[in-house]
Amino acid sequence: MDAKCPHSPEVNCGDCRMNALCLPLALQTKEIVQLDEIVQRGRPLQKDGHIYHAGEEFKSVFAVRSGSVKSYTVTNDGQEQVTGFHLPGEIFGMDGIAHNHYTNSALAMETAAVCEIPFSNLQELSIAIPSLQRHFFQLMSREITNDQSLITLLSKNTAEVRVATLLLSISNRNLRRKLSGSRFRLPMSRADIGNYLGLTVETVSRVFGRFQKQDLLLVDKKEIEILDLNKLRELAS
Amino acid sequence: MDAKCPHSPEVNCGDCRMNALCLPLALQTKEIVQLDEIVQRGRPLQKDGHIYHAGEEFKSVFAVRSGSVKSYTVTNDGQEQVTGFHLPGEIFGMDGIAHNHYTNSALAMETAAVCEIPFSNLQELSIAIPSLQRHFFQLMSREITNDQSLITLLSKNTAEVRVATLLLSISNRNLRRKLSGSRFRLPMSRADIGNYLGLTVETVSRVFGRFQKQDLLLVDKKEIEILDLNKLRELAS
DNA sequence: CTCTTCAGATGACCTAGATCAAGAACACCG
DNA sequence: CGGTGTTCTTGATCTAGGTCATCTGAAGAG
Repeated sequence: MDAKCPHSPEVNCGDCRMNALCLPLALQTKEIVQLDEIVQRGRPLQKDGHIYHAGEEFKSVFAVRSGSVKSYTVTNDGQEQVTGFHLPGEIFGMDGIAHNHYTNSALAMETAAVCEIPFSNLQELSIAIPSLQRHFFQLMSREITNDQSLITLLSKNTAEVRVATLLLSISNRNLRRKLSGSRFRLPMSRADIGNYLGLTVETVSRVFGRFQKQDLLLVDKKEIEILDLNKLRELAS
Repeated sequence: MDAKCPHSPEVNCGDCRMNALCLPLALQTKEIVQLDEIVQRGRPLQKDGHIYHAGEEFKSVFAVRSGSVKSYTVTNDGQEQVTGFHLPGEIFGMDGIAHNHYTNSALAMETAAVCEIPFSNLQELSIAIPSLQRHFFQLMSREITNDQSLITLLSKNTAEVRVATLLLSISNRNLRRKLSGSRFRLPMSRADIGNYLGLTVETVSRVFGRFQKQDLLLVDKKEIEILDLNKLRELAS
């Protein structure tokens, strides 16, 4: 596999396109080398390939290098609950720290590559590099605040606001990666969107329909074009 | 104020009744003394007194010593969203780490006392005491998994399941504190419960009513007695 | 002790989104 | 190619819980 392939394992943290968003964010060049030594770059995952399953022993946190990943749990009555979507440069797996076992499962929503960061090494390195400790605390705290905004979204807002908010979130995360914030491909199915937002597939579909009729969006299967970003922002308020 | 008063500031971590649940959990006696040196014990707060406001600079995390505390945000359209209830021995304020400002406000739901732990000191001490670092990572991770179960609760469950789950959560947290898991006083109003669970006051009230009719509960204003713990667990499934 | 206020309960109605049912548009595959 | 699951869309109904309106009772103020 050519080193230019986005899923190639042959890129270290120092050269990775994501290093301005990912763990190396707060580090000096010399420190990035240290981090690089503990990071394990796995081979690319196929669509629907699992990174870990709920209940497995917690060993590592992960960073998305390419593609996209979803986290989900299975409720005691057997239904799936999607708890997050992870795009390149984002860290996931931190839910496992609490009980030494992952509480979520994680799988690739399309061909994807992830970096594995063994947590015990990360903890040691965090003692040697205080800014890494700080950064990791911040990452976990951000996860908390994100989850709390989702709680607010779910408990107070209509289907339209929920969908608009998700679209804006993806748009913003694309912008952080220097990609288009107005034209992009949704990596997840309608069912995943509905599950994540506490809605049925049918409702998601209808909301997309209504947004198109209002000339807010152009939807072609998973390809999205946001036609009126301001109005969409206003709607999500 | 007498040292036996539950809100008294004159108890150090080593003697505090909560030290088996709280930050000292993972520490040796000698290390508890070090922790004790950075902990600031404030004077008791009145009902509705704020510990911090959303937007203020993040300086410290807090532990509840006595009484109870709620966290909430105000949405951009001005309504309150309760994001958590904190009972003695529990840590709150970790949402502020991400952006160096608190995203929630925190206030005492009744007369309460809290311990303030300046975060910069805690970070330094975490480098000297790796088990403290580990424990704090775990606390943050637990917050993440708790928020995620609330997300699941809100997006997949009926009003009855939500209320039952909250009652069980409070019951369990009381048990951890060696208090009764079947008879207790709710520290929060019906409005707070509804807000937290994404329901209206009326619905909460009706659910309490139905639970009483089914002989699951005995409700007298804020005093709760759980009559059939098993059936309640089953309901919350 | 009376007046006011505010938390809670209860009843009558109404709507957003679930559920059910049916088609349409793909993608995958022999 | 045609066949066979999927995923997505669209329409017709149903319902849990929201809204609104009223009542009760306890707490606090003077």
